[in-house]
Amino acid sequence: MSRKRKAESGEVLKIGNKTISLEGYLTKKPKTASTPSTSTSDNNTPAPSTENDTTTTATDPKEFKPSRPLTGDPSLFATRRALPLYLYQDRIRSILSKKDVLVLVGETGSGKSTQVPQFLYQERWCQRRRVKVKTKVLDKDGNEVLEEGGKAKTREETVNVGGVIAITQPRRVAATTLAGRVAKECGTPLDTSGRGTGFKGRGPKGKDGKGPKGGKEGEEWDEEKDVVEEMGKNNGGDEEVIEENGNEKKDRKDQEKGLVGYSVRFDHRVPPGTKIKYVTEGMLLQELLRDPHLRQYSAIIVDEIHERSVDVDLLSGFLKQIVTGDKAGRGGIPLKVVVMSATAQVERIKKFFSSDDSLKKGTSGEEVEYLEIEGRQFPVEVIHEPKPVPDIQEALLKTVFKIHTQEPLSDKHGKKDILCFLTGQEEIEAAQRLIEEFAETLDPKVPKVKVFPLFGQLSMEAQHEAFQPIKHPFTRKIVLATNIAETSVTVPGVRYVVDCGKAKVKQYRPRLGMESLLAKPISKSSAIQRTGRAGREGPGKCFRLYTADTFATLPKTDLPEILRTDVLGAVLTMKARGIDDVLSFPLMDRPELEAVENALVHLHVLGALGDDGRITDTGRKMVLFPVTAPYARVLLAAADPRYDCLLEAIDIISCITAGDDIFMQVRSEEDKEAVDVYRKELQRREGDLITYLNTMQRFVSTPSADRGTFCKQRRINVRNMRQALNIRKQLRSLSVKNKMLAEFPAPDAEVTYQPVSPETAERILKAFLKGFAMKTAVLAPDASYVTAHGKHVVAIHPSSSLHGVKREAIMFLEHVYTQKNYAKKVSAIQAGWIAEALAV
DNA sequence: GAGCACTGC
Repeated sequence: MSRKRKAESGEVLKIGNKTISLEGYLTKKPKTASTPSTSTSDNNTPAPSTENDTTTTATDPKEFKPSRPLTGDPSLFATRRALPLYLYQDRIRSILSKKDVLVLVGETGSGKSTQVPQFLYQERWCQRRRVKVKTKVLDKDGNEVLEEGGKAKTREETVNVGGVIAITQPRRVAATTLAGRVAKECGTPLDTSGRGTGFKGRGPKGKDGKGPKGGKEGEEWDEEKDVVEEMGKNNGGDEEVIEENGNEKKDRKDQEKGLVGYSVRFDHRVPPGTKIKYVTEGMLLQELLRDPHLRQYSAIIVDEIHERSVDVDLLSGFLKQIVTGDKAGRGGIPLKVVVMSATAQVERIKKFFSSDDSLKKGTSGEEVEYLEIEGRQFPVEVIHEPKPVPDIQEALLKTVFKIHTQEPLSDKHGKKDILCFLTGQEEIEAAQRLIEEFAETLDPKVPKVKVFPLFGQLSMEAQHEAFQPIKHPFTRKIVLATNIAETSVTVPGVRYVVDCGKAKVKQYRPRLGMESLLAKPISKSSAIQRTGRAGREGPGKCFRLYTADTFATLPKTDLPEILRTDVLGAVLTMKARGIDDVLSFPLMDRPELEAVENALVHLHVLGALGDDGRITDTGRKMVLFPVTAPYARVLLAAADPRYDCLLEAIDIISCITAGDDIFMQVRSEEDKEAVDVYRKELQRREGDLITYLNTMQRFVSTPSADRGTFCKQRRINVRNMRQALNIRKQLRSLSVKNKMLAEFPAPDAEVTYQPVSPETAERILKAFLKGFAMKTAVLAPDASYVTAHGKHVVAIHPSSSLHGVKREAIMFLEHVYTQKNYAKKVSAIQAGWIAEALAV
């Protein structure tokens, strides 16, 4: 509003205080389809093959006998047969009948995530068997009971091993939607009203996978339906033993009962007879805690391993131990592992899963089979900038309008929309303004443009808009997205990609004990992934706003998450699963020694590890809660009679761990004023934690019918609030189960709202200090806050209710370096409390 | 005065 921007006539464009030369761009003749002279073909992009080209693969599938007929829903046979993977089904079966590990590389669209488990579940090795195993006798605290000689006492048991295939996914939506699709292909749909699944209260996300994230705004609040209790009761169980000669009759029986299931947090559908189970990586890690040998499974398929989450790295370590170990815990029955990746950089993975992965010996990979399958990707022409661009916004504007004026709006494959990858919200909003204002200056004969921002903090509706086909004729859609469009969501209709070559990445700095969030150059593999987004529906073009030389200097792959984050959680995960020497645990990438040492010290401070470095009772209790170690420590402290504030701590932790901030940021000034009137009522002088508590308590004491309005007035993210309620209920259940709470609290309707007293607030903050004593700062004479640990200056983040306020000392739960060294989720404390919290 | 993206019996 304040600044009037307009396009000048001629070859120069003035927008705000920016002057952009348009020389060489935006030629008035849209039809000259000459490729820009700067165009280079990118040799590093995987040679995209056309639709029906199945002959140029590394291994010729023709040398094998014809594939077996497909089973399941015949109406889907044609689609499945057309998948590149179809020709490989016998080959995959044959490999796994001999070897235990298969590494499978398949581009997007090869069908690996849906087909591989269907190829395998009827194999002989995939049947459940009864075996005798020796198990260590444990006392009630989970410690080994020793015999007189000092050896661990064992006893013989008969157990079931195998029968189920698990497929891990990094994200919930992927697990649930894949399960739905495979169930349909198998003819045993998942959504049969949950009959026979044994679960009470199916969540509202029953038909998951709609939209980028579950939940939707304005839905009615019904507390009971939000939560699935008593999860995991029906996990394939021991209700049936399939003997060795499983025959067709039995297969039919399985189908009637449900062949496919999934298990993700808050949502489990594992019908009896499930043989194919889609799970999140975190869920399988959690199962490992109960069952270190994964006895329920004949095979684990690790999908999307190239994403290299911390969870998948840990999981790979445990799987390697099972595969290369003595298998005594499984009665000698091997566990088959199929590792699936979308990129061909798998040397490391192959070596890792061999029993000897030392790089010195050249023998690695012998036990590990490797198969590469081409995807179904249309060709994408890659165009680099001839020389480095000084201003990314300017380059983006020029490129977008070059595409828009020179390329057709659609072709026989459909719409030809533009997807731009930018680093963050700020950049996206600036680009949107530029594009929209410039579009107004275009000749009326040129098609219109409609710009859609797409980033995680946007409301569901706004995100949804970017996925809808554009209604107006003669208009091109331009989506300006963050990394969210690289892996998490797929925007349909995209045939042009504009890639700025950067992304914001979080990186943990062990020396500073804090993380940074800064824009950095992406990796080659990430650039290729972005390029691929242009070729999903037809041949496309990718414009990189950097030079071919710059591309050549990019790192091959992204730094795996385990090298970028605090390994506190990873170390506790290992310790809780019996890994005493975490430094020798097999990992594809090993964090710096300093990072591991810091984590060990931190865990010791939290009381999770004893002086001998072994996990303590406190540590074992902590891992039972699906929150990070410091939060788990807070829960234990809050349950201590000294602090006695468990329910309050749960309310706060639920709000904080529900995803992004439940308080959405308000964009316009007018909205902000209106929202602040309501938000002020929630705010407390003690700071953000007590404000969250107050918000949760006000929220749950609001009648269901009014909760939508409550959220709207305060700009509370409904999706995150719903998630917070789920977490709250889960944490309450676990507290009861772990005897930290005598009984499940009364329903919220029976509790009247009462503001937290200052005394209670003090107890709550002291309980939080038990987990966060290291994250405190004291007001210095120069009015800055200086951290107690490390003596760094921190500023209170503007999103905090204590922003601009000076108090004696603060505790903060998050610590991020962006523009400045920022403290987030801040509370006012007394300096004396810090030492008190560190004392036992 | 500012916010890449995921995720957990």
